[in-house]
Amino acid sequence: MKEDRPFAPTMARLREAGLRPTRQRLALGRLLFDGGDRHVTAEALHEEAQRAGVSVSLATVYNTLHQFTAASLLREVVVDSARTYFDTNVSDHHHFFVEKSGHLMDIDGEKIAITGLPEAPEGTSFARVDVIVRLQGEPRG
Amino acid sequence: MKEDRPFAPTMARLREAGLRPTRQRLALGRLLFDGGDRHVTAEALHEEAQRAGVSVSLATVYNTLHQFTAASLLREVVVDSARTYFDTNVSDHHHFFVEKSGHLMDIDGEKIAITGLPEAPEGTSFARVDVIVRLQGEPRG
DNA sequence: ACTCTTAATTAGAACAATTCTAATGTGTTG
DNA sequence: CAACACATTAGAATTGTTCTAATTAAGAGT
Ligand SMILES: [Mn+2]
Ligand SMILES: [Mn+2]
Ligand SMILES: [Zn+2]
Ligand SMILES: [Zn+2]
Repeated sequence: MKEDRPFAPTMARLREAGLRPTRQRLALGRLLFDGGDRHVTAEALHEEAQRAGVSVSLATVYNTLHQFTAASLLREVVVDSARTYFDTNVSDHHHFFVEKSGHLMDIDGEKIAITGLPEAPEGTSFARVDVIVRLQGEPRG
Repeated sequence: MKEDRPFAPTMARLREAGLRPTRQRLALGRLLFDGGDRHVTAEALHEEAQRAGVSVSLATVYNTLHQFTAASLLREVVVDSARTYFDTNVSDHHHFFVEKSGHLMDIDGEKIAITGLPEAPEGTSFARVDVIVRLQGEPRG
């Protein structure tokens, strides 16, 4: 009955990314990556960690989210000029954004096609194309 | 040689929107709407007003931008979680965003077609679809 | 295990964008 | 030209985020 079993995958992820598997990074990594895809804010993840009994400072939550993003374990989603969302789904995809509640939902990147995009202006190239479908009302269920 | 001539269109716009044509709103309206479409931040518009010799507080710039937005004279563009952009082009369109410089460029809404969008989840409806093409590098010219 | 080095964590201060408050000023209407 | 409602303002407050500088912990070498 090894209790450290659930740490192993996160441990591996961190090692692969060249990040030391510290207590804080392991705990945050488990919260982020165990279970399905998630969209979190720093503040929300910090509260979640506290509730889970993990003592980690808000500064470390920010540091960790940015390091994970730099390591492509996360990506940022910009939908609201008031807060930054981090997304555990790093595959090519887009988003529904429920403006009222602040909830994000994935839209598979392969399901959507965008035609008629102008070429990138001279001297530039596409870094990414983001589609944000803003929703009014609240999803049932 | 009427010097108040350039104020007239903004004056009309404000009246139509049910906003009192105050000195500040007229001045900001002229800066925003005389000349082509623009994408501005509150801070940038405030500085521009100062440079133009218009004395207006930053609080009023924020108030005015929000009132203009509520009146559909402007719309907000969310591309950067650090600052809010206001857009004088309220027609249906999308954006190039030059990440390095923070510049926005319009993409005509009719040029782009998006296919394969899932239906809005039950209880919700589309408020808007935003396409943001993030550019790396800097446009020449 | 102990030590050394370097990286990570932290509390709290600092910061930047934005909003709020409450006092003053101005546009409009009668 | 009141009187009232609305607008503007300075400055304080708030929020999300980053920075600083001190402490702690991880990994490597012994
Ligand atoms: Mn917002
Ligand atoms: Mn902020
Ligand atoms: Zn996502
Ligand atoms: Zn635009």
